Amino acid sequence: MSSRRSSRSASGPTRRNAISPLTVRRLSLYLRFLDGLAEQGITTVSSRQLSDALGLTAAQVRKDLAQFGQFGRPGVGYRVAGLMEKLRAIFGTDTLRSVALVGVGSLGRALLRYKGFGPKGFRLSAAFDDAPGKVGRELGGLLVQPMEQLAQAVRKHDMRLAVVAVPAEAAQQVAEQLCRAGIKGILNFAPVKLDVPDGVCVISVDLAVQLQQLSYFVSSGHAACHRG
Amino acid sequence: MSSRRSSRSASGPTRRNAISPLTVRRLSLYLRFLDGLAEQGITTVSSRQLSDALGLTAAQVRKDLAQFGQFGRPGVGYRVAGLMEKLRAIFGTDTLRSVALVGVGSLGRALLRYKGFGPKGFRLSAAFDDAPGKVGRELGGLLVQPMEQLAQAVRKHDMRLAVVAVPAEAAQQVAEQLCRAGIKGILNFAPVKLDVPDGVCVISVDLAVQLQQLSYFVSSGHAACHRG
DNA sequence: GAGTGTGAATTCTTTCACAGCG
DNA sequence: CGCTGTGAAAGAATTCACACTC
Repeated sequence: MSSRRSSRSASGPTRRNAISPLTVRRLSLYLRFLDGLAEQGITTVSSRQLSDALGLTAAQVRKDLAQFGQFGRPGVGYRVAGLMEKLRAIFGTDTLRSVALVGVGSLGRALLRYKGFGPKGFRLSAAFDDAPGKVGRELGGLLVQPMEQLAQAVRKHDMRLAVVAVPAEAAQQVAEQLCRAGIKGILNFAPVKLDVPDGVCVISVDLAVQLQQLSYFVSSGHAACHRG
Repeated sequence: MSSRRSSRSASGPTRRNAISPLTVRRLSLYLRFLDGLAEQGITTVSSRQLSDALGLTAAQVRKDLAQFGQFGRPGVGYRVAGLMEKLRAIFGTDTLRSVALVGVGSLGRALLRYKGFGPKGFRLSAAFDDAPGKVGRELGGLLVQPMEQLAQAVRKHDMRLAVVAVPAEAAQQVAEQLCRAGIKGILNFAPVKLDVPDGVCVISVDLAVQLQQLSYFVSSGHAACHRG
């Protein structure tokens, strides 16, 4: 019984030097900050500037960035443009990625309107919902489709990622449909743990859980905490 | 210049045995799972059941739960009701918490409609936005107020937590207003790092960053990852 | 037997500190 | 000089393994 501990990551074929999840999170933040620098026309940045801006240590920034080759130039710092390019390649967002959205309730609709995905290389390219009142409506330039058209749309847009914004009760079933359709990564907003086959990756964002954690740090006199 | 490294957490007055952030996250998930058990009328649970359900190890669950006294009974497990009570106390949500919402764009409105906060002990009790078209409107039973009424509302509802759902450009300024009004914890959805005084805690959820991380795990052949 | 609590061992992260390049 | 890259040291978090309780 029980499929537990299947997350041994099957360290199968040529796993390239895996970057740790914690590091990946920071890399995202570096990229976000570099975006800002690039807009201001700044072309070079030091580990110290990065660490100050993000609340880390300079050594940590250097360790993170050193993981994929020599990028910095001693005495100068890192080239903003080159670093951004490299980071995008690591994230696989150097080319635009189509993402499926399942669930067009209030959260789903808010995500459709969200302006922040485009600049990061993502586009919500298809929306799905099975509720009778919703199928066929047009939202944010997308026609809401029934779930049965999922597999076809995944192929058409070559989608690997999906966002789940359905109620908790429906989430596990939706996740299974997504996996069958060939989706490899799920960003899950439903407050349940999703069970998915090996090879599929899930990141869950439970809004209430975030508030709860915040509440802990505040209640228990933790002077400060920064996450994200 | 630069206020860096201010996160030294000023380990001031009687910091009780601080629980690590990673542990806090897991405690949230335990509580969420216990909610489900309680609904099903299950009164007792073992570390093994918890770990299987959440993709952890049994030892880790026991370590986490042992941090605050002896709760489990050997040969039996943990009492669901007692554990829930204890966890809620730790999170400071044994009593209902009022939360301020700033920004009633599409995300803010989605949060107002979100059903998941109530059962966790949170209530969005006041909504703020300075956009002319929004002030005075009623959304989800709340009147949208101008920011200048923030301080007063914070006092009235004894609010310590706030949700920031405004555009990136406005976020830092809003954060400062919140801190001045006495808010101690901010759940931030704007894609910027917020600088806040010592004693205020920030948790940021950047939706695009989450997608980016997911994209990394998928692109780089990571067999599985689970977060949340 | 089933299941907790916990020291000891292990593994993962972060920080330090310094050699060496531009 | 200023700043990177990196081994070595320190610090956390996780896992192991087992005594002990119901």
